[in-house]
Amino acid sequence: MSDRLPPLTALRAFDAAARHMSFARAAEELNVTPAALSFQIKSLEEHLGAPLFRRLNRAVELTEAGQALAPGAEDGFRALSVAWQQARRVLDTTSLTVTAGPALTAKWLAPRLYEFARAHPEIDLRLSAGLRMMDLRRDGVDVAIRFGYGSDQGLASYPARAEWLTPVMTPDLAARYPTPEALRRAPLIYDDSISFLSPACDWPTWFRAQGLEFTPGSGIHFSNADHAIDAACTGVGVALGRRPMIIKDVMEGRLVAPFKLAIETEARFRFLCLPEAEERPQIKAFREWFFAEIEKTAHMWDDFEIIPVKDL
Amino acid sequence: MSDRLPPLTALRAFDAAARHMSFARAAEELNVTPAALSFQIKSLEEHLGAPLFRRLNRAVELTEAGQALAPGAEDGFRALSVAWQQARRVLDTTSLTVTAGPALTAKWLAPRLYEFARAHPEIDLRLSAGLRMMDLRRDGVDVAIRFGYGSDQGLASYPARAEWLTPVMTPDLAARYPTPEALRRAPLIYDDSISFLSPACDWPTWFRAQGLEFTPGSGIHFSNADHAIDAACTGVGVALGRRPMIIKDVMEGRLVAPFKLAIETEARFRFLCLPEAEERPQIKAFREWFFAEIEKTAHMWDDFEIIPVKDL
DNA sequence: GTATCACTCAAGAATTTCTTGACTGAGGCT
DNA sequence: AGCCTCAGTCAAGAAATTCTTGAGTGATAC
Repeated sequence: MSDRLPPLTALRAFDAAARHMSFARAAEELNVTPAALSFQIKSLEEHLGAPLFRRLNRAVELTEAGQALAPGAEDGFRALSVAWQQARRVLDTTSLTVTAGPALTAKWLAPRLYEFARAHPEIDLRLSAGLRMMDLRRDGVDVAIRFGYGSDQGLASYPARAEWLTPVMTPDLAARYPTPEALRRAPLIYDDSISFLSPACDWPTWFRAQGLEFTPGSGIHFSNADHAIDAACTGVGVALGRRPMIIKDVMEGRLVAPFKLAIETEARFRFLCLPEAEERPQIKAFREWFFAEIEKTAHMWDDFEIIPVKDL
Repeated sequence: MSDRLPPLTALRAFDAAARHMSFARAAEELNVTPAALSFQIKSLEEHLGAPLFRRLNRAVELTEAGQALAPGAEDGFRALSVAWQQARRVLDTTSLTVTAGPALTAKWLAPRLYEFARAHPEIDLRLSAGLRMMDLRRDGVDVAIRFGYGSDQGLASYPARAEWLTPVMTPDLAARYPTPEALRRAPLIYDDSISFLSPACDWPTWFRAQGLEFTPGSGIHFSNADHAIDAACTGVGVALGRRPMIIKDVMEGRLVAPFKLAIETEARFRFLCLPEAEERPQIKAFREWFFAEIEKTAHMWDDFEIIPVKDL
């Protein structure tokens, strides 16, 4: 009748039995004989002072106390198991889990995965795309790449340079709208995923940088930046794209960035990891590769004039 | 280097050591000698294949692997401990935890607690007021009393009769506004906690039941029903109150319900508990007392005309 | 009416876990 | 500098636990 935790082996046996609703299968799971399992359950029941299972002759059934114990026990052991795997993952120098937004994943990371795999064949890289800010310590993620102003408390944070945006479109559309003035009449694509930026970094801002008035009319809106760029690739309109999102499509000729003017926000991508994990070999390798890869294409924008939005 | 869970005793030793950041204190917590604890940690490190603590001479410090393991381990053991307490609570026939909304708790349950304690001195009743729907199985609550239309899936549900509302006020105010027509000019108190009812069960509905037009003007709004009734008690206005909320104040003369007309909603209070706990002695006792207590005062409203809102 | 299935029991074996008591090495105190 | 204390470690043996074996039980299925 103790108030503290019962013997954990017994509790574990109960968890398995409750999950399988069978002592025999639970015993199999734990690699012990049914007799041992039966004994453990019995000892747990003795600790509690009441039966946890009702023994029907061909089956077992949880008593009320058993029903109260089972879900929490399962949660608890699952938590322990996850924690143990986390610890093991730290030791694993061959795998690396990276989380990034869907757009960066689709437009920048995924196309370069092959490159990285070739440069580091020993590392097994996994991508986890999602906007939810994951808890690096609890969710088993080694690296997060996030866009924004970012406070990044408690994390090692390597900021990339400030991000800027410039109009991109198919060569066809570029021919049809050769000047910024003409562009105002083009079908415009809006990327709502960066509407949180302040000061804003949108179409009116870009035209303002050109010294042109512009009031947004109708247009196509996308909640993901990669969808906006994809739409531009199909030629339905002109998108205002961030560097990493457009680089691939520009290099491969699907899109052009004919106006050599970009507006720059203070927001940027940051490479984040746990401070104690900064020097793990696979994280260090990925970090160095990541920033080198950015530098590789930096020259492409040498002839762009970049105007900070805060000056507009 | 096994992928499955390590010996749980060792994991438990690690958890204690990580929480205290001291082997000696962890050993004390677990009632073992420091040597035993040291041995357990060492065996866990052997399982993992790497050290979990860095031994500095006067202190210990978590390694990276240790930092990865510690928070999850703590969560896990906490979950197990909570689960075990749940199981023990089921066996405890002396205590009973009831959750109800703040209004019912304040206006109906709390004033009757003494009665219940006298009728069942062996039961230790605890109230937990809050709107959040608690998970009876996980939150250690035995009984929930909730108001609404209620689907109550997976729970044993004992509905009380449909609820109705009638105007209540101090005797002073009742003298000043003797007729329903006059009441329209009285300061009215609005209880926003029942604004979710559909069809609505508010002042315009009540006046409609009287055959009177009424458009709500200004008035005092409360988000809790008990605050609305309390306000009526101070004489600042007239409230439209549900039976359980007004009964005490009406019986004790602070409020009167001079108009013998009530509007009835389909919503009602339900007494909820886990199906497997229905017959636990303290739950059964409380349930029977609860419904008997409602019946006791039913005669008070014998002369009321009750009009379902769905007929209005 | 027999076979089978799922769990139980008891005794002894195997394994884990604990204690004792001596040991180590660093920091603090005189 | 020298000594003490503190926190953790080690090794051997003791204690406790957990497991297996092999027989047993009773209800259901065929």
